[in-house]
Amino acid sequence: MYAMQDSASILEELFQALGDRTRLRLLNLMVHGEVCVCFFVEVLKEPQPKISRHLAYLRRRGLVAPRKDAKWVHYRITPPANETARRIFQTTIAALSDDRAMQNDRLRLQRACCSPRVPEQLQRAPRPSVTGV
Amino acid sequence: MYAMQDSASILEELFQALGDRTRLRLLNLMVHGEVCVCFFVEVLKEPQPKISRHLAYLRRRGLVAPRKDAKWVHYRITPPANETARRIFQTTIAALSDDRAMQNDRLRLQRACCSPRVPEQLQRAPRPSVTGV
DNA sequence: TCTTCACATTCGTTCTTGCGAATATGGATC
DNA sequence: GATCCATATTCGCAAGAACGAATGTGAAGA
Repeated sequence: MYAMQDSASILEELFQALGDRTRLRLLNLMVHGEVCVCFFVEVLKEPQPKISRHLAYLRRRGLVAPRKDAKWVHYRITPPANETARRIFQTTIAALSDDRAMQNDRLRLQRACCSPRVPEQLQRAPRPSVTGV
Repeated sequence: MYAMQDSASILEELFQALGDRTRLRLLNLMVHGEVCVCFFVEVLKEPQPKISRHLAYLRRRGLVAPRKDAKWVHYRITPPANETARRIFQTTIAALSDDRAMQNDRLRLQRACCSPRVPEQLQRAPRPSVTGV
């Protein structure tokens, strides 16, 4: 992590981070701005520790950043500093728009926030922002 | 491998393939055209089965293709069919040009083929071609 | 046909990754 | 301060990836 300078290592690390479906799904949900952890859990229908671990993975590699808000934590995308890595990262995020399953995830996020029938345990959860990226 | 349609899975698989230094080094050596396996072994100074296994990995994912030539096998890059995957793949290959260690690898490949003092066990090995990519 | 050479594959082990289950942390509320 | 809630972390395990060593394969040459 510290002695990482050469672009090959930067790319290798990026690819390892992106080579996991759960992490791609998480990034996909943040494409329009920051999202509260509780929505990830709700939308992806995965156990909370699993979500949290994958977010920690992305966070350690600098691809996302948290913002604490009382009891909640919002995550947002923070593209890599390296130019090539950033290009690849952005291309990837953009490409997920075309994927059916990813569209479905984003739709469910929208419903979880904005539908008239928000799931009970999310009634008081903070909504995703639409600023950013 | 067979039931792989959606672009997210295609990308996930690509990232897994590229998230390994040895495989990046192999691809880097093929940037100017096909290369004989014996040169990979000589240039990367890695055990032959290791080289062969990583080539098999790339081959199974369709990123390289072999051409048999008597006792020798030449590998060349075969970019992904999916448009986004191909863009990312090409961007990656191109970016390796800037990396010191990768430049060094390519230089050693050049020397192994073309220097007046070719290593003894490569005296009769077929030279890399410069066609392709 | 026997050997040699280039490459591929198999085997058993080690290292890593991802997981569910349980537990810790820390802010908010009573 | 006791409790609740959202999130993070730890633990032990299971699946997978990468490895070295040994072996298999198939073409070329003696």
